[in-house]
Amino acid sequence: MDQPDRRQSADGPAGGAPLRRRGKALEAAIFEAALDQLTSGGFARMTMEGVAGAAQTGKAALYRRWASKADLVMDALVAAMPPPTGIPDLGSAEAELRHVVQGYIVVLNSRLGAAVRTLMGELDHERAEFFKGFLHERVVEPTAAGILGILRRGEARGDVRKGAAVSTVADVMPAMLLYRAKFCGGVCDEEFGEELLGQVLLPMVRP
Amino acid sequence: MDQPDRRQSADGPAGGAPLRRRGKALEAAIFEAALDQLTSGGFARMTMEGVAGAAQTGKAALYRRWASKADLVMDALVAAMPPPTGIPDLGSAEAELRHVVQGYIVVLNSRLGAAVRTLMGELDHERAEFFKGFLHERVVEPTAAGILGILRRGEARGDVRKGAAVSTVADVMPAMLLYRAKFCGGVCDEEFGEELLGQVLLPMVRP
DNA sequence: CCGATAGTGAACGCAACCGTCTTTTAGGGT
DNA sequence: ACCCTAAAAGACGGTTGCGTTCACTATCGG
Repeated sequence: MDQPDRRQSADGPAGGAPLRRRGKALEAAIFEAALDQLTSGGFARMTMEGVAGAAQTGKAALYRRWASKADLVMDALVAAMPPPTGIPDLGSAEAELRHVVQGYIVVLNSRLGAAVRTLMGELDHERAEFFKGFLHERVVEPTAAGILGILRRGEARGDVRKGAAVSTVADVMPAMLLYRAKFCGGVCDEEFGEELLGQVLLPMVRP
Repeated sequence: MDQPDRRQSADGPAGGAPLRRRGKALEAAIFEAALDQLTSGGFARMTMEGVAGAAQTGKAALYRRWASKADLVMDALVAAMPPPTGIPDLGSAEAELRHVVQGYIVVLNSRLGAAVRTLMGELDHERAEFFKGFLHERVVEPTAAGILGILRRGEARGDVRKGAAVSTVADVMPAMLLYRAKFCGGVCDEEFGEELLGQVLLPMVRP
């Protein structure tokens, strides 16, 4: 149904070519533009005009697909999210926690992560209701579930203290990373991940 | 114009009270109204008209005092904040941490706490720059410093593990409370404080 | 080759709300 | 008592950006 031969190829971003995409190709460009705008300026500064302009299309194409700005943002995030991946048994809680922490940090520093962070930090009362369930279900919940799995496995294995496999403990990692990202200049590199692991997570769960 | 009976023309529950305040009294009423609006509807829904109306005054009185909505909010928060109180030596790190956690929870559930939480969760890119320094200096920094003091004292006393007196560890408590308040329905009661203490903070710092 | 479908681009209406300004009135200093 | 300043109340203009609509045109299926 779609020809790989696209006229937009490479001879100039704004070369004046007609560039009329349809269906999935256009939708992908719109998502791209929406994530860019969301990442760089936040939800408030992202405008439908801006997205349409950056995607080289018009607002009508947007409103034919989504009823509102919020709907567009949600779909753009969903489309960019990889399916949650299970954590394999790596033999020790330390290795598994390290795996999750470093993976989380990578995601947090990706463009998707920046968009999600921006969005989370910018929800007024009405948007909050709209996005909170989504964020909880797609971001918070899977993370906590994964860590809880690690803790249970470690409890059975013996390298996690008995009784530590509870949601309060599982929440520490995401809470720390988001707190850091939000209030301390956003420096969430691998080094911080190691410190978090060594100073907080491992001491907290050791038997 | 010859009839002096224009005291209060509308639904005023004030009922013939001294409707025309000045100076400090008026300012206090404005702060009150601003905090109310901020708490109930968030920063976006708080409007200058709304604050003026709730304070039974006009916008002119607001703009004579503050250059913008953001300035008003900041002053209202500063005026409502109690001076930071030092943590006394209670003999054990557990007692001192419990003291801080429960104190933090009380503040978080007060009207001031609700206003601060709302504000933190709703900062678009331009406001963020404006408020971030303020929040860090007045909220995040003092809290971390207080906990760091507890950790150092405990380290010297021997009931806190060596090397735990670092900011990453000190940040765990506020990070957890804010994460909870923001993403998990806002249930931050004393019971949760005890669980946080027993499952996270004490295991993390025990020698 | 042709008609249906969908994208383009721009104009418009509309609502919210900021910040200014004006008019009338009350308090309080002197 | 008098006058000056500040307050109350609201009208006003300006900006922003959402969401709609319209005329036109490229692309695709048949």
